Amino acid sequence: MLIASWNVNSISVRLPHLLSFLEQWKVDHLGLQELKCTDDKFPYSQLSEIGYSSHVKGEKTYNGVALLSRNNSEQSCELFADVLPGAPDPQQSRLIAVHLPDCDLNILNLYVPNGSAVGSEKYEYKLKWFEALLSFVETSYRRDARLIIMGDFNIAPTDLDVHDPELWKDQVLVSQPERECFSRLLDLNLVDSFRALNPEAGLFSWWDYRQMAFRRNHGLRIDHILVSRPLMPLVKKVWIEKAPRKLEKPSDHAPVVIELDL
DNA sequence: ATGGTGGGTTGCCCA
Repeated sequence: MLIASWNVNSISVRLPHLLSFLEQWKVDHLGLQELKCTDDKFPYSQLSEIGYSSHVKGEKTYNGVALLSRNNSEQSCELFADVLPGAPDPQQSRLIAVHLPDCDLNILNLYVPNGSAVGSEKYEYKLKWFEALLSFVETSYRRDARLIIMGDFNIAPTDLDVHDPELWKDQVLVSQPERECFSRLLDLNLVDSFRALNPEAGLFSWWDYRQMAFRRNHGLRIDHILVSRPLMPLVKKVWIEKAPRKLEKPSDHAPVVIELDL
């Protein structure tokens, strides 16, 4: 089974890239972030034509998340949640969760607030939002559940995930309070699957559009696929698929993909 | 040196 997470930065602009990614990899489940569209503008029919059904939580202009599932897997995929209880502004579409009863798998797809700048109002919002996430995960899932939490976390967990740690020191996406949030989530019996299998430096999932950051590999690893410990023995491979980032008019994020024996 | 690029909506906000 292949599962992936991708911040597409506008699904309408990125639809051609999304369709070719799905045709190439035929992932079973794909979490999308930053749709930047309302539910009624979501491309249900184009995705259905290539065999995907979608659970969507859209929003006008900002945010927006979806979970796509391949139809021929013959597995049902039930919506579990699309609002984060206790979030500072529940109007913002940043979470969608499904349950797959046939393989007893839970998937939670997130778009964590960016935070703008350390000390800003948006930064405080991000930390509060993450507190609500921690409570939601703790109360919604047993510690021994088969759980995958993936998405754009807007947090680079360690300096290994930063192209220039000196330049980024104490900046947003990298600051200690944000990293503590991330590590408290891991404390709920979760593993950063990509890092567990890929210990080397220089591996990133996001590169700024500016100053040829991608060509120079000036990136951060802020998109993650966390798996609960019971799933770790089933993880075969985790990688960042850089090819879509090299296309014309790319998203600034690359997809992260996990292969599981499921 | 406080820039720059891209997306969405609108005369600016957000990443």
